[in-house]
Amino acid sequence: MLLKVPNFSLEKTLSLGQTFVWDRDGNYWTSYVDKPVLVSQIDGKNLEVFGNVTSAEISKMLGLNDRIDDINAEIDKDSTIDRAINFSTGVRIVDDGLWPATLGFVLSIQSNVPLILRRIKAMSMFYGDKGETNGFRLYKFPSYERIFNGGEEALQRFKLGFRKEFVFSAARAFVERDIANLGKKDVEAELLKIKGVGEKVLDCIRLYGMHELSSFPIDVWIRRAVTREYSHLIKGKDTYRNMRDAMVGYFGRYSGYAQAYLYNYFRLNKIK
DNA sequence: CTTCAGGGACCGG
DNA sequence: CCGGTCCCTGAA
Repeated sequence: MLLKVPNFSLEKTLSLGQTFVWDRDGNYWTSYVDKPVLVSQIDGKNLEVFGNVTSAEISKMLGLNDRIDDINAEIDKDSTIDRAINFSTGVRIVDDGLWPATLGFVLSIQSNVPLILRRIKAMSMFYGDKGETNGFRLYKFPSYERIFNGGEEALQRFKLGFRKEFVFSAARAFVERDIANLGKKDVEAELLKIKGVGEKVLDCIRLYGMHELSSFPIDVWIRRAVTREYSHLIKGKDTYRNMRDAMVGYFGRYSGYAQAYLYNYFRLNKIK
């Protein structure tokens, strides 16, 4: 399948550090959550999609349905975000799905991106089914059923440290409370009951696992960006909630894109 | 070798 | 609300 997607960069989108379900393999990117998928953008324009996946499914995964020009116009409120927007041309907010985002961001606590991806890969190879598409061998994203049924002690081998009980708590919650099939409001309340899911991780799950584009999670890079450029907007102390509410109030319903652009811009340029 | 930060959260006070 | 603590890894 060939998809025409103007103003889109597969490379920028998937190497941003926002996704935990895509893995690079040469000029290709692979993913196996429900089914094996393989994509590439060799000519820098058209998107080649392999595997038993519909265009609707791949578009959802990669955020291709977002009206990016309208979004960029709406959040382009000052020179800082304007630079970040232009620097990040082609980026989309992915939708990894509820469980992958939950596992990924619980594993992200006090960790860097390569380390998180390595942990997930190790877990995929241990728990996941093998898949294949166009000659590429894939391991399925570790399911909460497998993790829960394997028991907490089995997680020891991954050296997750204090995150071990967080991961098991998350898997248990998805199994026992069927979080994947709840309504939106109930989902957030249930997610917060998981050990290892606080406000920041929840905001990440909302943005990258539920495609709630108004979400504005604040990690260390975003905190530095906000402190440098937007401190005048914050009322009161620099608490997580004060900063986030100020930024969402400022950027509005597409704050998540502003967050992704600022993260990309400050992190890649190492602006501290 | 030691020190410290990395897409924070939890617990006790 | 606040400060200390938690596990592991890799860079400095």
